[in-house]
Amino acid sequence: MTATRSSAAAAGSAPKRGRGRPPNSAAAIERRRQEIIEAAYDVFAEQGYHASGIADIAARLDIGHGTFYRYFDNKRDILDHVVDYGLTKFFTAVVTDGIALPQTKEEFRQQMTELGNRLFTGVAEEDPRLARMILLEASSIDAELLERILGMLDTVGTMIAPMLERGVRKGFLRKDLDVDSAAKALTGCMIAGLLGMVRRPMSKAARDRYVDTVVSMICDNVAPSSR
Amino acid sequence: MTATRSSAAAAGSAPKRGRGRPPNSAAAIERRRQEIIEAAYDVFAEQGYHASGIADIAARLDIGHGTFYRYFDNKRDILDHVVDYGLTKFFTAVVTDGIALPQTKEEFRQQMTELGNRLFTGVAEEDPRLARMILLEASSIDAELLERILGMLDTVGTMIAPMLERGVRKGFLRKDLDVDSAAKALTGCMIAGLLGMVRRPMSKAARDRYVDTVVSMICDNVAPSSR
Amino acid sequence: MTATRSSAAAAGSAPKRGRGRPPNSAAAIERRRQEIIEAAYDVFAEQGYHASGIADIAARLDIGHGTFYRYFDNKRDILDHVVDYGLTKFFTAVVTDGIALPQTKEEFRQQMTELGNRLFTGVAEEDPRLARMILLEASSIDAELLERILGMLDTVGTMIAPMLERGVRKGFLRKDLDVDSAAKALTGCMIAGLLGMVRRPMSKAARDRYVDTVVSMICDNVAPSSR
Amino acid sequence: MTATRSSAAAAGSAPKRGRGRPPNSAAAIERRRQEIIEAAYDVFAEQGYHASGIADIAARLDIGHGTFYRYFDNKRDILDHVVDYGLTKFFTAVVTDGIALPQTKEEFRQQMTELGNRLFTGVAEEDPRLARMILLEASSIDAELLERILGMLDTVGTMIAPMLERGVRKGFLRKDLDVDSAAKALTGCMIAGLLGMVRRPMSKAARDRYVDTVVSMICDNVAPSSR
DNA sequence: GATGAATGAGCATTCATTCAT
DNA sequence: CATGAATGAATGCTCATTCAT
Repeated sequence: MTATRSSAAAAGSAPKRGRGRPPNSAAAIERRRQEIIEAAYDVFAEQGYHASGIADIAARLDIGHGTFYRYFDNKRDILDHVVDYGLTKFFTAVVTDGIALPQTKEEFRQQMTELGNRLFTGVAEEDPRLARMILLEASSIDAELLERILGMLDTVGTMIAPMLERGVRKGFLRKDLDVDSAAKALTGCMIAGLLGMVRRPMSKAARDRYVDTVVSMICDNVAPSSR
Repeated sequence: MTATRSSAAAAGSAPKRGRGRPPNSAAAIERRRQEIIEAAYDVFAEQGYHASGIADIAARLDIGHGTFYRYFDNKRDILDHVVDYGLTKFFTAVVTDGIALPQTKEEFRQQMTELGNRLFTGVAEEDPRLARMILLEASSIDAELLERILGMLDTVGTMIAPMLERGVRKGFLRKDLDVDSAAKALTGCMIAGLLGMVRRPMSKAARDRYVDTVVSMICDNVAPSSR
Repeated sequence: MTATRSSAAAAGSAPKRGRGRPPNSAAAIERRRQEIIEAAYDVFAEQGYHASGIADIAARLDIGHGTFYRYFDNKRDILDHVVDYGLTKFFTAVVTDGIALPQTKEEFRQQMTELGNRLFTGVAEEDPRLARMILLEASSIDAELLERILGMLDTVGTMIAPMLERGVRKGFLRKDLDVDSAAKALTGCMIAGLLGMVRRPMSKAARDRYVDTVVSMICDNVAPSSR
Repeated sequence: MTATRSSAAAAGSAPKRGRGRPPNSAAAIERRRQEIIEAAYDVFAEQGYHASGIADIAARLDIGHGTFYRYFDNKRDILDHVVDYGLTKFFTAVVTDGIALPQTKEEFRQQMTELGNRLFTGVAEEDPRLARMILLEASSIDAELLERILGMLDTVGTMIAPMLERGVRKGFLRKDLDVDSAAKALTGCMIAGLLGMVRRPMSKAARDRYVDTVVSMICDNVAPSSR
């Protein structure tokens, strides 16, 4: 889902180099690109996109600011890549490859808890600026990026829904749960948790309590969905 | 909680220049200020803060843009007021004056539902741009405003918590509910709902389903919070 | 023929000013515009378009360079106006309102001579940079301006042709003169004369000799147009 | 007259490194230089000097743009060579080695006609961009190049004058013709013809008509030069 | 009070040129 | 020799803010 709107990249498909020596290996170029993305991420996270100049990014890497333009088309361009980078970080923290399908209610609960812990611990420990960068900064640049972030949030819901769906089918959750609403609510709980960490770090204990509470709100919800 | 960080005005004491030429009564001045705030709100909501110029705001009111500066110190200044204005809109939609304290579990549930309905319907019908303006736009201007928005979210939690607290005391909610975590989770559910409306309007039915689901997650949560 | 691709101008057609006092009179604005055009003309004539910065133009008038942009959209924009200005200068020098139609061969010759004198004397005395500005500088900016200048040269031919035409009809010129070719040739003679003055001023005597020679080439050309 | 303001090269003495590795023979170097000049000519003719980048020239030859600087000092430098190249093209089209001195008025006329035909046909068929490149583009770069182009035009006049001079002496042209003025006028006729071809190609018929008209203006001009 | 003309700090971007490989 | 990555001077343009009228 992190569409890679690359631009400066795409490399020359046809090497077609008659004379001379191969230029800086494609790998080196990619490395440099990555460095710039990370520097931009840092700068944007610290000062915000609008308050940051290309010069700031270049200065952080101690390169000429003209060099920036060898790797990215313009200021807006790199933001897409920074967002990619952030989203990758985010999803890497959460997604596990082999998620065993839970067979018991208890396993289901543990899996939800595990997911929550992974999420908050991952973001908290690796990069507390992430939430701010993605949720707040990126979403206010232009319509396209706003759409992208909101779409990503929906995607999160879309990933949660099937899990809940299965929970319902397996009888772990009440039969008449509105899965989509619940998925959206869980997404909201995630957002609230992440935003909380933007202000000040959240202790492990607090994180655990929060995750438990949220998990319980889903797993121990016994009533039919409404009157 | 909508601290009025006014600046140019502050109104303070009434000038009260006895007779003579009507001194552009303080009321008139306040009215003009309000007009500008609303125009700014519209402009910012449509194009975003950074993409908007003072000239855009002035043009919308058909006043000279120099006039703007007679009412507000600078661009950043009015943003505070716009946020005030937005927050007031927001809280006005939700808060009721006389909330009868619920005496039964059912009343409690109805009150929660009522609150949710009021919130989503109010925002959806009166101003769908509100969520974007407050949650996304304002939070990315500078540290101060970020702090303010996040603080506001905490405040929402702080307002929810006592209600839950009472629910616990009264036995409407399970005894060992972590009230603060639950309040934060509810705040997140609110955010998710509002953000959803930024992308596209939400039908009344969908809103009802969402509110019911969230209310149920709180009210029908029976398990002790965890191991 | 000096199409006025105005831009910043066009003024506000609808005054529609409720409050306040009338802004700087439209006349004052036009005067300032004109000042800028003349300053730009000077600067471009001295350093060439590409070597000139907006700052140079502004500095010459001792105004902030931001002011420039209140009157013209961008650097390219003003060039159109500078060219207009130059062309107006040019045609003003040459065109007379009441040109009595020559009735005798002698009158015809005198009229041609008069025209030539007016042209060269006018340009030589009023602004020797004119030829360079229009003929050389403007024509090398972009395709549009090139087209415009070449079109203008054709227009000159188009203005000369009817005069020759009449000369033929009246019997002042030989019957089988190719009027269009002759008009183009005369345009060329004009260009050569003007370009000559770019390098160094041309004495009155030299100008007279040149005009006489060219006029003679047309008026005393007796042969049938070809083999 | 095409002063070779070469710079990077100058070739000078043949390196003549006896045996050993073929030292990229001076000839090969010269060939490469020529390739670059021609590529630059094409690029400049298509986009204009200022709109062209060194990279464009290099790309056209599929060489690295750093290579450019091994053959020419800088962008301005190659322009001189491009102009040389263009002027050579131009004079090659016109100048014939053995111009038999005309012995009769008729021969004189034919020679003039021949010259005109050669000029216009040559330029029209070989390179219609030539006129634009030399006359318009090159003349607007800087004072030096302007001087050079204008000097070249004077040179053309200087080459024509002796022919006319002889025509006068031989009695082919009227005794009191102002040879210098006539030469300048002819130069102008040439310019007008060439500029005309910049806008749109000129048919063979039109060219013939034009040449005939101009030749006639010179050869059939019977009047004493002035009152 | 209202106005908008004037201002210039600030910044993104381009591209000729250099030089290590 | 060839190369292209790196560089930064140079510049067009925007827009918040001031202030004379």
